[in-house]
Amino acid sequence: MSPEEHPAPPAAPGKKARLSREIVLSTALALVDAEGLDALTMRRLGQELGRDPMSLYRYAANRAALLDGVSELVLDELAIIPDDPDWQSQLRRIAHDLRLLALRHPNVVPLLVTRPLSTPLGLRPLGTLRPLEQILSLLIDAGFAPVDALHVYRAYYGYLYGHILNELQEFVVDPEENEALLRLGLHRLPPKDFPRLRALAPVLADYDGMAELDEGITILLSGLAGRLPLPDSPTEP
Amino acid sequence: MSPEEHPAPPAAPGKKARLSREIVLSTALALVDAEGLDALTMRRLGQELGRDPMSLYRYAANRAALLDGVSELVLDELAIIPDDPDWQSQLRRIAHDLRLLALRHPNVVPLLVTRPLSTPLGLRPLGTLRPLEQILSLLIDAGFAPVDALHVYRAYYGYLYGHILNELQEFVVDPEENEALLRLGLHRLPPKDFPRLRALAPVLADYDGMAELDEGITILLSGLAGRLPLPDSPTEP
DNA sequence: GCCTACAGTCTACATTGTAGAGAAGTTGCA
DNA sequence: TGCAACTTCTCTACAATGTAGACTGTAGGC
Repeated sequence: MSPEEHPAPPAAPGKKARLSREIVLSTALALVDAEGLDALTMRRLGQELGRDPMSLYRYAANRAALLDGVSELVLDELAIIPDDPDWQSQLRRIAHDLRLLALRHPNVVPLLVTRPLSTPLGLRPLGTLRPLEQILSLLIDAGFAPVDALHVYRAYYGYLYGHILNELQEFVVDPEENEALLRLGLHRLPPKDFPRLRALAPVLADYDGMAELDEGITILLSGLAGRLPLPDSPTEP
Repeated sequence: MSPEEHPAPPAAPGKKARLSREIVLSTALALVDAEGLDALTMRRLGQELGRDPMSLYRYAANRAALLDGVSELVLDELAIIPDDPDWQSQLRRIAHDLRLLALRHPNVVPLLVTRPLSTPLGLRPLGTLRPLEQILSLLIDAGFAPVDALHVYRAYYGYLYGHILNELQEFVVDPEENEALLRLGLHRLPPKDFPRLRALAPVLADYDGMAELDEGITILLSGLAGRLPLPDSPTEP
């Protein structure tokens, strides 16, 4: 109880500002970005914030809710602004945006992909549902019947998420020595069982995710456009 | 130390058979199928097998390796037999098979999707890489250049995984009262912010995953076929 | 018989999420 | 100002988890 006891309230003046959900979540996101999902423990996050771990429970009901909050925060970075009248180019732009978002927060992608699996659609964090609503709206405004809009959305988002997963899987290694490491990893495979994969090692090494995504989107969108009744498809004569 | 002490070696004769990796993994899979990923703890699995939890470490280096083993076991259920000469219908069949596999083991899907994200391609369990190799082989045999085969594979598997994630997300609720529950969940959404989604509630409720997958695959494959140089595409004149 | 290898067990510990009671700080009202 | 209600944060405690390390039993080879 001596006066020397208190850690340093005047020494670190900014530290003791009141917590808020935004502060908690963004610190959590920073931690996940920097050190991965496993590093995000209540204790560690508390320490990061200079607070007792228990104080976090005022801003997230439990750890799962905290993870949901982080996904929501990340998805909020995806701005969907309907400025382009052409729905295809809109969807294309959003796809590239989402791809970049995923590359910016690769450690969060598992959350984006798996958290919804354990939560019924209607009960998800609103931020998670917003892109769905916005894209539906975009498509309906472009002239699609609501049911068809849903079809397009599903095919589109399905491919998009799949591509992102694909791309992230190929970049767990340092891009600098990507090729060497890849070869090394693949070298472990028995040549008898994996001839094709081994032969493709150099091709696997230089992967242009953006081009690959763009091509897939083109195929899918023009395929969808040709199959559905819609007002006007600018890219098809 | 009395003779009555020993539990019951003759009473339960089958119980004390020697453990094996297969037994451990298949019990683990059964547990995950029945009660979800969280139920798969070392202690619980040990109990399920009538063994000390520590004995499991002889068959899997740690819990992560156990999870990898479970994914591998599931993927082994996917038989890729190149009987059909038409690559498109082959890929279509595989897609449906994988979809059914996912519906059979929905709790394992998060593993299939996220474990690879933390393991460099070359270091994954072999069982996980086998489908990749086989599909490459199938495409190359069908006449694709290896590089193009990789393109096709990526677009195809990307869409396929995306679709599976999509579909599983819509079926967390009991299909019996699917519609009611969905409406209930969606009812929580603020009408101002989510008009489209709410209006689509009835359509969301009856979702034909198989048809949706098939249509997407058709679009994607015929798009790919039209874009790449390949020997013969039976469905295109 | 004894020796070695291996399967399985026991004990122990650090780390995790989180319940529950309380302290400290803030705000509203007399 | 003083007091009371409320919010925010902290402390202590506990059960559950993964897993290291030493130990025990059992099977086969000499």
